[in-house]
Amino acid sequence: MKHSEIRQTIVATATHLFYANGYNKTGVNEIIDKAGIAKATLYNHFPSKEDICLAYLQHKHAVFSRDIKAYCHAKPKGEKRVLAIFDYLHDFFQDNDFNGCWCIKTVAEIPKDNVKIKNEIKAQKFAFITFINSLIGDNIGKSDSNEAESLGRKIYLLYESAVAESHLQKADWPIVEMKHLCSQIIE
Amino acid sequence: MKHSEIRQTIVATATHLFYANGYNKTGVNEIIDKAGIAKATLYNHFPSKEDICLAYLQHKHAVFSRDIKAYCHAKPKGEKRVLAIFDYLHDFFQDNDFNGCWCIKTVAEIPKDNVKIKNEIKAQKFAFITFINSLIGDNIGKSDSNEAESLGRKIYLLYESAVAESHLQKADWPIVEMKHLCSQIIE
DNA sequence: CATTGGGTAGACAGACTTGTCTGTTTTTGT
DNA sequence: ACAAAAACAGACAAGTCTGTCTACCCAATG
Repeated sequence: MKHSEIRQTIVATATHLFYANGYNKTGVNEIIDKAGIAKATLYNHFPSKEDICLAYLQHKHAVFSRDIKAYCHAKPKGEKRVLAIFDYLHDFFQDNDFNGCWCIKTVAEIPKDNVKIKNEIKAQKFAFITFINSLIGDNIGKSDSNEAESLGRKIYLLYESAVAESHLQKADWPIVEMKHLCSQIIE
Repeated sequence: MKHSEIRQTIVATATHLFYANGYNKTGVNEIIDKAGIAKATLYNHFPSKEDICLAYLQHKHAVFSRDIKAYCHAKPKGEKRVLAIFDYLHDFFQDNDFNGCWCIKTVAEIPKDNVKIKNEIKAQKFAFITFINSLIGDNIGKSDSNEAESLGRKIYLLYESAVAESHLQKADWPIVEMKHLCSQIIE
């Protein structure tokens, strides 16, 4: 296997295991077994397990970012394009892989003083809020920029709630309710 | 120390440690050290660490339930009494002990097949939704019961989002935004 | 007064963890 | 084709964890 392919394999394997079973419950031995590589190879690509965690978070975010943007862009311009984030979530929820928000999950597992991981997560959330703000700017007429920013924060919070609670409750009503509420506040 | 006092000490110590540092990061050795008891004593009161976790969740819920009910009841009847749940959260947020939702944190740490813990958490969330529904019933005139139930679910979701995100962002704007949105939907 | 239940301290088993290191083999670039 | 880089398997170190067990002690109770 090529050098770059191995890195990709490690990240893909670790991503699947971390997201499905948790960071602490997944040992490096399990990662190398499932990835079919030697332990020295893993530590040749990543200095520590923590760095694999970082790569996992970045990978998750990259895929999510790309997919939700494409999904929204395929919808008709206007309110529908904003509400599409909940439709995307609904599809994601029906995936067998759905396991809630990887950021929340990871924060719950790492020590409180791990700034490296926490900064990555903060950056991801900030990027998502920025994306929502761009959706609002492009699709909803809001003259007041303060009001638009507040709306962006609200929609972000509705979305996060829908993710966490649909996972916790193992039901889609949180997504349905939050999409409905979102449609009310953007009209 | 009396038998019941020891149990109380164990639960109080474990509650503090689990909530502050996480379930997996807290070992039974740390619990017995901080509680000032012997290991055999701990295992004389609880068959396993998992059972301590259960007692921790129940203790957290009991205190939260009692306090938020008292807090809301002290407010004037009407919309204010419903919105008070966000004021309560704002006070809780300013506590040094605030560390987000213990249910979400715990779910992220236990194995997926642990139904004992998951059932406790489901029961807690159901009890909280029931409490919100009673707040709505007593303080907001809603003739349509379907509409009232949907409102209850929405307010629950807003609250959960405010808890999780104020913790993640280490800021109170999620609480402010969600209270504001709540006031909009109950008018 | 003796028995006994339940406290103490802490050794121990056994199974995990991350990360290092040795030595061999395969792949890669020039 | 040859040299160097990087893959492989897996032993090993040093530490973590939960849960059990022994041995001792004290206080309450029949």
